[in-house]
Amino acid sequence: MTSTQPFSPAEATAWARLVAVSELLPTMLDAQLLRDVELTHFEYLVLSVLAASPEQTSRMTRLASQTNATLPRLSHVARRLEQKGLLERFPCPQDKRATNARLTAAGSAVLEKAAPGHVATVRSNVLDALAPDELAQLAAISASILARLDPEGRMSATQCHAGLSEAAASDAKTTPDAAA
Amino acid sequence: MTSTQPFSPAEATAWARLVAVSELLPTMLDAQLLRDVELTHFEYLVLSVLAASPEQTSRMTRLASQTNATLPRLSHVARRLEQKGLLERFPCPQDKRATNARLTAAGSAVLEKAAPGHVATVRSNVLDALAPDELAQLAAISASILARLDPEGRMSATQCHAGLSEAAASDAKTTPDAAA
DNA sequence: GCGCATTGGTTGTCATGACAACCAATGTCG
DNA sequence: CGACATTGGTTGTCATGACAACCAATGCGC
Repeated sequence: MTSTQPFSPAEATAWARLVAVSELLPTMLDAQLLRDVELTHFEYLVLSVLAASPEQTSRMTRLASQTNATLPRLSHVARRLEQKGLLERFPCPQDKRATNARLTAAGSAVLEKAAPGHVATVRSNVLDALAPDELAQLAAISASILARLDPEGRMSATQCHAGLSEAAASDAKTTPDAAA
Repeated sequence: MTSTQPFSPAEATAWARLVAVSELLPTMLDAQLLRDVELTHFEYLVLSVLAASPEQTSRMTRLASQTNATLPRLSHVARRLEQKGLLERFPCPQDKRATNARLTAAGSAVLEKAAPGHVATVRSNVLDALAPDELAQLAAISASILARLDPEGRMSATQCHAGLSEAAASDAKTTPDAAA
């Protein structure tokens, strides 16, 4: 059973640093993207995931999972992005309860414009700081923590970061979730 | 020089998981503390750092550094905590520009009440998921990333997490920062 | 084919974070 | 000692996240 005893020095150190990282990292990501393309990191993530989806389209619920977000949060953000013309929403033909979100041409353009700066920021602030074996350790450790934070795996953090890995931005010409 | 080429699969995986963790972790911490003691994780951190400070007192600027926060942010939070009676602010005698924040008895009480649940949450969601060597890896990796995110080391994340490690909550009877 | 629980989304309200503007006190240079 | 830059904090404004309430569509039981 989990104890409530104070942390050991090793635990306290690791925990304090992790807290600091998860405080500073989102701030830095938001700052860079807001400065360069007036987009939140979360908004950027939403667009990225869409870009890597079949037909650049995804249902709100699935999109929420893939971006580690709640549905209300995604709904608000989708409205803003829609007002900016970066994505469009339309009812899902197969399930009239559902809504599909699709990336627009303008959205693709913004994404292309934003990607280099974002990637550079991530590299210079995070990836470049790590040796190859540390990269693997980070992936493993994060996976273990995620298994606790999200036992059901609702948040598909296990998957690749859409639009950012080499494989993305290519084909993918199957139907969206018509079969769902 | 940092490249803007897309991430390799290994990079994309590690990055996606880190993003997911830094999205989900703060949410979980806030949820638990708000539910149990009506405190934000950041508020809890502020009180914890104060508890471990000499005379349970610290200057606003230093407190901001120790909690990875900007001064305006701390200022707002300090006001709220003061209204709740958990801390008090008073002008620093040595430097009339400066303000000292001091933990009140009520603040100590809340902290004591909150600590077990918070520690248990951190253990069950994070620390328990890691093997001893992973704990050390996490500390090292986080330190490397922090060195990039905060080159000047303004945020004292290197230090122990006040009030949570065994050493804290004890003596510390030197004067605050009178000598500063 | 009529209730009722469930799923899928949206909206409203409130609290919080970022950023800029501002004020007060200090130090410094001539 | 008088202008100016710097340090230390606070306040105002605006955008964003959490949570609860709500509505629409579906499916299930009988």
